[in-house]
Amino acid sequence: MQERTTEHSLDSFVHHCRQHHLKVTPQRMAIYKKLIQMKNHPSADTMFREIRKEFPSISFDTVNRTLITFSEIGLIDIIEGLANQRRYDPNTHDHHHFHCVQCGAIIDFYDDVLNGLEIPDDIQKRFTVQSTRVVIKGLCGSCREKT
Amino acid sequence: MQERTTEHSLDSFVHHCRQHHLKVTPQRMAIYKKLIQMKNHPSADTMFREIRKEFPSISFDTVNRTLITFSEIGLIDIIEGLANQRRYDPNTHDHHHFHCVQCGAIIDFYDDVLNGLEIPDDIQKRFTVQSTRVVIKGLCGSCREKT
DNA sequence: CTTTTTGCAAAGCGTTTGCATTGAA
DNA sequence: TTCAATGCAAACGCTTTGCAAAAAG
Repeated sequence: MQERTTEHSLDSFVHHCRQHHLKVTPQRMAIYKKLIQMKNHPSADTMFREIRKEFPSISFDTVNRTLITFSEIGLIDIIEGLANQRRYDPNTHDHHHFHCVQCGAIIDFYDDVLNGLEIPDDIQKRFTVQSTRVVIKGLCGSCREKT
Repeated sequence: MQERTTEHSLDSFVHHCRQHHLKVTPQRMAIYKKLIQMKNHPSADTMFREIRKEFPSISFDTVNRTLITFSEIGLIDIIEGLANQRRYDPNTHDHHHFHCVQCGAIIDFYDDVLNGLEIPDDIQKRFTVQSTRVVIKGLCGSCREKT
């Protein structure tokens, strides 16, 4: 499942770029190629260190901006993390989150079915589970109106 | 449900502090009191601005460290956000995340049942949904062994 | 040729640290 | 009276910005 994707992905990568009027530069190729090999949700800095091994002249800045660009055209995802900027939640009841990708709002919602979600056995064995939450991403009411 | 909690929570807050050998200072009281009123997952900076209105001599630093302390004793939660430090995900297949609260690792997992989760009607109406993900928090294998 | 993109350097923003002072227990 | 908590200031890490040079289409 992983093997067959690399070459194919490079094709579709070029396609994707063209569709969004992005120029296909060696830097972008290198970044994308490395990215799809990474199995651990790298930060910009991690990517930079990796890519520099094969592309010593590349700048951190290009890596960083390219990743942002890629996520803007939906080629990759920015994933939820626990790091900076931290946000705190005093709500200790079981609840779930809606994230607005536009304005960054995080909105609580409640749902009994989602509260009772079954965690895969696999996960229970490998890890010590402390909490489970459903995170939905999209546009909140006011951001939807603005488009 | 919200009304009846405030007074009660202040009691249990003091309790919670004593249990963890934390001194009950005016600053901590003010921070906790404000925090449970906030409905929007504030950042440290947001909290600082709010609390300063009623407690002008408080420092940002105290607010920031107090929030960290509160989350360490489980009084509040640090929630997943999309901000700094950003991490990127080239995996565009349907998948879910396990977050290690100790080392910050984010581990993919796959589960067909979770993929097919039903989103509450309420949410579908209020927002434009782009993606749904289950986020499980806990300790990963290697962090569990270290304790 | 035109328009992006790159690389660099500086600035910005949020968090963390060390230390002397203050205050809760 | 003791030890934790506070406030301050400096340091740190990651991200963002502006601009001139380079390169893709």
